[in-house]
Amino acid sequence: MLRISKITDYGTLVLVHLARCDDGRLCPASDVSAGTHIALPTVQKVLKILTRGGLVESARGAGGGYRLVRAPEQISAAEILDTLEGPVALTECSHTDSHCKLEPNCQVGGAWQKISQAIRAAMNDITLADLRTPPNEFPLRYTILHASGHATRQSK
Amino acid sequence: MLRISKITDYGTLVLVHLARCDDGRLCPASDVSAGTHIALPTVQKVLKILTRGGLVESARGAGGGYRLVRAPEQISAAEILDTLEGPVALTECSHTDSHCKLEPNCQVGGAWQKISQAIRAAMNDITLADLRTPPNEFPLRYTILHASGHATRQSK
DNA sequence: CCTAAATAGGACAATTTTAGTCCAATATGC
DNA sequence: GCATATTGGACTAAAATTGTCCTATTTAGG
Repeated sequence: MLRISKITDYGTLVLVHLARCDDGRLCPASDVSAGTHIALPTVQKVLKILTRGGLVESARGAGGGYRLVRAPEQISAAEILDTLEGPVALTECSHTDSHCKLEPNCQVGGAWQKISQAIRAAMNDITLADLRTPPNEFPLRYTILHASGHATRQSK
Repeated sequence: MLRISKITDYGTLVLVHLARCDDGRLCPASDVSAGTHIALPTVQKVLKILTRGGLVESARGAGGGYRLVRAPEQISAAEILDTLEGPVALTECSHTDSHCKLEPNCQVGGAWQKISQAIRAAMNDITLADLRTPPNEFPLRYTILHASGHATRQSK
């Protein structure tokens, strides 16, 4: 549930790479591709999005490349997701009032908001610096967003 | 970002309806459809999923219908999402090791886990009883999962 | 036993979203 | 001028989502 798109997944890898090889130097997309093993066209796409989103800055032409605009400690997971996934609403009725017009008694919307805020609060506390934490610190292998008590069946 | 599917959205409306008209009585799908203004075939689909997921119980035949298996206070948002969205991983490398095999230095996986746990913790604290809370309690109109500081541009 | 009321299970097509690549334009350094 | 890079957007193929429908099964009641 609540899965993120591949672009977002790639984006974090790219950001982590920039955070590592960043001494204030510019890092061309080809470098990022080599470092992350993500295909170059995809890296280019991701970097464009990150640049437009204001998380990295770019320099064109020979010797150009990309660089983080801020220290990794000052880039939150919330920002990263906002930039890469876009400001998509959690529920449908947030931007179209479609069936909620038919159901004025819909008392659910407010609660989704509650959930949203809780999620956002959690993501504001995590920074890009945390994202490059060695995996050893997190023993579990799967990132499945699933309660421990339920039967965990892989999709597909 | 992190949007939920329509099925999940419908599902919560259906569950809230069941929570309301539930005196231990069985509620046929047609009733739920009428009460929520969601098309009957869709309601049927949702109820089937909820039944298989163990959140509601059903009785077939004339006089049959659906009923919550537990009190609304004892059904968490996490369970609801698990049932309706399915146990989908937050990141791709959680169930296929595709590009993570190419990148043993991928130090991101652990952090997604951290985020996942934070999100899950937030959703464990919210129950179906909270979901039917009157909207007045939550003044904001939009459920956009988006930080306050950024430019909020509607998708599409 | 027969009929009407219901759920169970799954098939299905249409729509939408996502993924990944590629191309033409622009900018920069040497 | 030329090689190096980013910029912006177009584009197609694949995948997921949506919503509906059909058939089988079950149950209550006369």
